[in-house]
Amino acid sequence: MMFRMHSSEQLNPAQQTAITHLNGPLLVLAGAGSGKTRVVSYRIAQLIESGIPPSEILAVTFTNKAAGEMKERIHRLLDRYDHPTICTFHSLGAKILRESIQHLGYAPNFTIYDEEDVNKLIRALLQSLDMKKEVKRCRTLISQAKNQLCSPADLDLSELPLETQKAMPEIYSLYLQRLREANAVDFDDLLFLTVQLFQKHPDVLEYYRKRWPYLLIDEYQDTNQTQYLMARLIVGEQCNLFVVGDPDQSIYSWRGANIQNILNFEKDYPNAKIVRLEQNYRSHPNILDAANALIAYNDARYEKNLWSDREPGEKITLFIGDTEREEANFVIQEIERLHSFHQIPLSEMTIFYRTNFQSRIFEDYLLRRRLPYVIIGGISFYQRKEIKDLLAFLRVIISDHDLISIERTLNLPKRGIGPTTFEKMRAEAAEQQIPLFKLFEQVVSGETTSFRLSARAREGLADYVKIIRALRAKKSEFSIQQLLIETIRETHYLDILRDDRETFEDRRENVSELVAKAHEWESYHESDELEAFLEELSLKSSMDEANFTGDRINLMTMHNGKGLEYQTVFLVGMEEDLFPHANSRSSFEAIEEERRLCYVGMTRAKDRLYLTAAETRFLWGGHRMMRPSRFLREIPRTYIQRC
DNA sequence: CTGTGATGTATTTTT
DNA sequence: TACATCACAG
Repeated sequence: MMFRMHSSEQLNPAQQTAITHLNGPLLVLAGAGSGKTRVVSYRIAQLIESGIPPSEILAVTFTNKAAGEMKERIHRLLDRYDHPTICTFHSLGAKILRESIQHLGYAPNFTIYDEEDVNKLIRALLQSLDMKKEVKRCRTLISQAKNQLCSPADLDLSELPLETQKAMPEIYSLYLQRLREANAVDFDDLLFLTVQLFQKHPDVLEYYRKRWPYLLIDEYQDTNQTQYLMARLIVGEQCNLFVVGDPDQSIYSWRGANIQNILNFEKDYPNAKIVRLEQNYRSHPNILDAANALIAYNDARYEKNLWSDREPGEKITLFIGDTEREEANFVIQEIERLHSFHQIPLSEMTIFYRTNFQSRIFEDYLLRRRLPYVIIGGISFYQRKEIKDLLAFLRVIISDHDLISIERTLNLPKRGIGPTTFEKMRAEAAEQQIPLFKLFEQVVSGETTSFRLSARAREGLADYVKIIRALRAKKSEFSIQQLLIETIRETHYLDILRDDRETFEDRRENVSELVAKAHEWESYHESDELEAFLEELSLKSSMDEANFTGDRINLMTMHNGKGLEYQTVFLVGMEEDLFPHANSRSSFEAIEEERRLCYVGMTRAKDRLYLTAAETRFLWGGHRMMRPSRFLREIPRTYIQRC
C-alpha cells in the first residue's frame, strides 16, 4: 500500500479484505462505529493506487455532509491526484440531467423545485379541481410513485377517499404537465428522470457506464427503488459495485427507502462477496450490548454480533420525571454536572429527540441556565421567506418559464396583481404555448390583447418586466453578489421587509448573510455561473448549514444524528406514542423502523448514555398521561441504572 | 386586491 | 400552543 496511513488507523482483517477488493460486486455490512467511512475512503485510495484513473471512480452518498467528509479524507490520503467524483445521489442526478436532459425534451437550464415550491404548484392545481384539502396526500403519492418507479395507477390507493382515488391519475398528469411548463424538476425527478433517461436512451447510458466503471455507494440500506435501479444501470455487466450499509440503521422508509435492497444484495448480484465489519470502535460494551439486545427484537435483519473491546463502562442512566419540565431540568442539571466535574466539553454532549417540537422545552432550560447550545436541523437558512424571495428573483433572471418563481416575485413589492390575475395569465401562456415571461413582455408591449387587465395591474406588470430586463442585462457583467445587491436595490426589497417591524432586523441580517454567501461561493468556485450557484443551494439541506463549531450542546432529531458520535448522549421523550411515534403503532414494519431509530440513537454514544421520559406531558393542546416506551422494557435491566 | 381578525386544526422523521 | 387558512370588509 503506497498511500500513507496513520499508525492509529491500523486496519483489522475484515476492513483489510474490503479495502483490497478490486472488481465485481461487494457488500460491506458495516455495524455502527465499525469504521465505515474509513473503509470507503481507503478503498477508493486503493483503487487509484492500483492504476484506476480517479475520474473513473464515482462514490455516492446521501448527504452533502457525508460527501464532504469523504472528499476531505481522500484528499488527505492522496493529495497529489485528481479527485474522483464524490457526491450525493441527488446532485449526481442533477449533474447528469444538466448534461443530458435535452434528450427528454427539457431545456438544460431547468429549475429545481423544493418541497414548498411543489406544494404551491399542487395547491394551485387542486384549486381548479376543487380539492385543495388533499395537497399533502397528493404530494406524498406523487413522490412515492416517482420513488418506486411506478405510475400512480400502480399505487395502493385503497385507503383513500374514493374521490381522490378517481382524481389521482389526472392530478398526476396535470402535475407533470405543469412542471414541464415551468421547465422545472422536483427533488424526486433528479433520480426518476435520470433513470428514464438511461432507459430510453441506451447510448446515453453507455456513455455514463464508460465514464464511471467503478461505483461506490454509502448507506446502501437507505436506497429507494429508483436509486437502486440507477445504480444497477450504471454498473451494467461489469458490475464493479461496492456498497456499504447497515440494515439495522435503515430509518428512511417513509421517504421510499427499501430495506430489501440491502437484504437482497446477494440475490440481485449473484456473485457478490460479503464482508462484515463487526468490531465497534466507538462505544463501551454496556451501551453496545444494550443496543444489540434491543435490535434483536427485530425480524427483518441480518444477524450480526457487534462487539467492542473497550472497558465495560458505566451503566445506562434511566430517568423518568413527573412532567416534561422535570425531564428537561434533569437533563440540563446532568449536563452542567458533567461539564463542571468531569470536564466534558459541551460540544461532546447531545440531546436527541424524536420530533422537532420537543426541542423547545430544552431550549427554555438551556437559555435559563445560560448554557450555549445549537439546534441542528429545523428550518434551513434557504427555506426562509426572505432568502427564497431573493433566490426566486435570480431564477427569473435565468429562466422565462419558472412559474413558481415568477408567481413568488411578481407581487414584490405589491403591484396589484393577485392570484386571479396570475392564474389568468398562466393559463393564457399555456394556451399559447409560450413561456409566461414572454407573455408578460407581449402584454406590456401591447402585442397581446386577448385579455384585459386593470390599469394598475398593467402598470405593475410593466414595472416588473422592466426590472427583470434590467437585471438580465447586467447578468453577464456582474458577479452573483453584485447581481444580488442590484436585485435588492431595484425591488426595494429592504422596504418590503420593513413592513413587518417585528421581524425586520432578523430578516435584514439574513439578507446580508446571503450576499456574503454569494461572495464566498464565488471566491471559492472561481466561477460566476449563476446557474451552478442556484443548483448547489437548492440541494442544500438544513443539516448542511448546521454549524457544529464552538463549545455548545447539540440538539437534534435522531434522524439527524445518524453518522455522528458524542461522548454523552441523552435520548429524551422515551414514551409510547412519542417514541415509538403514534403513527407507527398500527404497523409492525413501522415499529421495527422506530426500533432501528432507537438503535441509531443509542449507538451514537461513546461513553455515557441517558434515557429519559416523563409521566405526563403537554401534548395535542392538553396534559396527557404517558406510558414508558416499550424500548425501555426491551433493554435488559443489567445494563440500566435507574436515577 | 389587500388587510384584518377569527376560527380551526395539526405536530414524524427530510435528501 | 401556534400557525395557517378563511371569510369578510374596505
